[in-house]
Amino acid sequence: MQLETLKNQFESYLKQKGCKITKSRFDIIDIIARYSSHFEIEDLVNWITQEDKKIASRSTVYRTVKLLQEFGAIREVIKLNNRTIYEFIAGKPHHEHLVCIECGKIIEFNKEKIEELQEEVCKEYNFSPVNHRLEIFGICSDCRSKRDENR
Amino acid sequence: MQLETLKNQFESYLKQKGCKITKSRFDIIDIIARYSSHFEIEDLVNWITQEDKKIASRSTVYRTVKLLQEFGAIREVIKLNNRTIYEFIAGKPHHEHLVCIECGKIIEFNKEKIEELQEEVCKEYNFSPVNHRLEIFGICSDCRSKRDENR
DNA sequence: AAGTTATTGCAAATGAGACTCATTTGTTTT
DNA sequence: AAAACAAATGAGTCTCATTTGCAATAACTT
Repeated sequence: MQLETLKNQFESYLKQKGCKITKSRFDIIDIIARYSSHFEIEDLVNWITQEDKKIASRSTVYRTVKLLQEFGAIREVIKLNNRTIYEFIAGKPHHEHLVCIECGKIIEFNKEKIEELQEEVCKEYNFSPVNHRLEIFGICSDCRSKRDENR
Repeated sequence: MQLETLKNQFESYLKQKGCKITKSRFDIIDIIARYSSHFEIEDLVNWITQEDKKIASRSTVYRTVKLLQEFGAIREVIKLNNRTIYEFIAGKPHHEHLVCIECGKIIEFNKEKIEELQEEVCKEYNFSPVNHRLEIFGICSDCRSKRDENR
């Protein structure tokens, strides 16, 4: 299972950084993998308190999310109204998001051509990209239909 | 001067919305126009407290920023580490941003083709876009040179 | 196993932004 | 132009997400 691979890589990452290998850190990865691929920290905390065993406190969750982000297992994909939505990457190909401002639905898409054009732009400005985020906010087809019905 | 045009349009907007034409609101536009095209609300508050005349309180700044955003004179362009950077649009053509994570420099760019591809994606998913934001985070050429020097 | 160092949990601190409410100001009516 | 009404303002309070300090604990090192 590739989750194990991810954990092994994370372990190496931690060691090389001089960090310790703790149970909390790996349990949190499990929780993220078990639940949804898009989540907010508050969700994580809720899932964790649902589970019986004491996995980690809120502070640890925050600290671990930061670590996992540096490591590259998760990334911030949506920033809207002081909320941050993370995504568990786990080998998924890169993609961007459509966000429905009515129902909150998130649609993933990938346009290779957009990625290429971004590369081009970076070259033009002699800029070394580390990561990027494209969010398109709007109304999804379901919500639009519902709106139209109510006329 | 096009700033006047903007103000006139904003005035119409306010009237049509049943809002009042107040000095604060127009003074805040002046401040934004006078200082930088990219700013955070805290900057605005600082600039305002620097000026002698009492222009507006922190609350009014927050409220006016919201209004100007609805109106379309400014937009949220960068969301990074719980900070929100706004941009004064004032008739500028649409563009996206490269953000240096080292020095904070912001480079604007426009790639018409990227916009077109986004339109395409939205059509595919039958999604009605309202707005979008593309942020590319990385290291600018200046910061990279500095890094290289220190070797 | 003892010693060192990072991590954890808790509680308290922080910071952006929204909210409350008494007072002021802009607008409309008479 | 004064009165009447509604919206805007300022100052402070409140909320909520996130960060931090610290004492206790767990993970590595030798």
